[in-house]
Amino acid sequence: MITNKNCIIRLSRYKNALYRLRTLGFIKVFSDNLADAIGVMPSQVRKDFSIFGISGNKRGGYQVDELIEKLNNILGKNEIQKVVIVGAGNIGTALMKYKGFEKEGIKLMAVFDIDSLKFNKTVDVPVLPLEQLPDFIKKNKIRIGIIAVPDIAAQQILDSMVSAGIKGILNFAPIRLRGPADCVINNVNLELELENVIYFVNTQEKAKVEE
Amino acid sequence: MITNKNCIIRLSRYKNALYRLRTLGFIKVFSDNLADAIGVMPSQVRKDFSIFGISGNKRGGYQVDELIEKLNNILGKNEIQKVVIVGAGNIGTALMKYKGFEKEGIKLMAVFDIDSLKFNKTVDVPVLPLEQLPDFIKKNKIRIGIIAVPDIAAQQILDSMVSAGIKGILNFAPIRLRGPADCVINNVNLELELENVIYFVNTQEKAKVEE
DNA sequence: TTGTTGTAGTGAAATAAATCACAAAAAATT
DNA sequence: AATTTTTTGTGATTTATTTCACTACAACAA
Repeated sequence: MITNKNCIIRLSRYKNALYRLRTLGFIKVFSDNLADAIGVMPSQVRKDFSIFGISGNKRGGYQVDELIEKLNNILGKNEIQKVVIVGAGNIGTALMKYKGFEKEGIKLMAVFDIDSLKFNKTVDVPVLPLEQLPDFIKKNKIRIGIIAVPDIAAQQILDSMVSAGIKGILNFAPIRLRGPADCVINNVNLELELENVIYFVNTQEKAKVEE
Repeated sequence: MITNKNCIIRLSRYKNALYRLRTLGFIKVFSDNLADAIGVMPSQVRKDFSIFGISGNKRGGYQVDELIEKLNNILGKNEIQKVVIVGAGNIGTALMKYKGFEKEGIKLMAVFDIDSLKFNKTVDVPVLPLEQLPDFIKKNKIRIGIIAVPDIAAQQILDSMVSAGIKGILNFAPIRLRGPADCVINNVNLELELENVIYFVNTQEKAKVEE
């Protein structure tokens, strides 16, 4: 199935919106409810669904529960996903403490670092020495990893993760990482996101002055 | 100037790559060096530059220093950008401690929270009570804000920021926020990014089985 | 000086993504 | 039972973005 990355991101957004709509008491939704909730056109919603063979009822919209289940299925949320984090710095630690993952069926198995001061086996998510990373990945059959180390270290970490069996990486290091074709790499670059906001704010101000 | 958001993101990436190339001793670069560094086609690099009137030398490429300066200019990095964070939870705190912003000319002025246990005026970046937010924004003429509060609180925070003069927001709450047309809102949704990695890893595994 | 080579710059072409617009079906109304 | 209303599903169209492919030019070599 040929699919556009943005389309998958929208599916996640629909799913999140649906959870909220459900708590508000919605039993069924129409494409324009979802469109409004995530900020797209209703036809976009229907097209996204049609790509994945999700169908609703003419004039009846979509059943919320059913739709959530279908989306979760597509998004691979029918089973718990085990994840490791490398780097127990600011970002790594924040992610470790972050409660948002668990309720999404994402289980943080461990955090790894080189700094022995950060090791801690007594907490919920243990912080372990980096050299144990490959074995841990293999032993626990983990496929998803988060990189939250400085940019200079990132490529090396990726390489060792990949050779231990990791197939997907969420990378917070502000550098392009290279991996084999069958390894998915998503990047989150915080400075870049802020820089982007700054650019558009400046552009808008300039446009206003020139008006 | 009509511009595509991805194009601006690429400009930031070029800039980051250039800093690295400079430390490696590069004095000039060619479009294919930059293309390779950020993972796009060389023609994309040249087109991006042409949109912003950046020109190099035929056969000579681009002067690194000059190019960095031009990009910084476009990206609004010629002056320090003042930023506030709302929410001193996991993400807010990580961002507060994060050293990456400062070296990019982004100055965190303060963090705001409702929880009085978190208040702290003695540290580098003070944590202040939420009710001081509007005055602080006005007094310091701040235009950029970061929202790192739970989703239920996010829209209300946005509204108060906007009415105090904020023009651009980086939002970490996993919900669509609505603001006036002249307010830029960028979203970073960590669960969603991970979910996306998971989807593509699953899809690839399935494809392999079917092969 | 006269090729020769390599790279920028850019209009044209190709590709990808979003939106439109309308038929079909289900529900509601008369 | 017929008509109207509402909403889905999707082919066609439009719009946006990327890539191609070629010209122009600067640097270098013979």
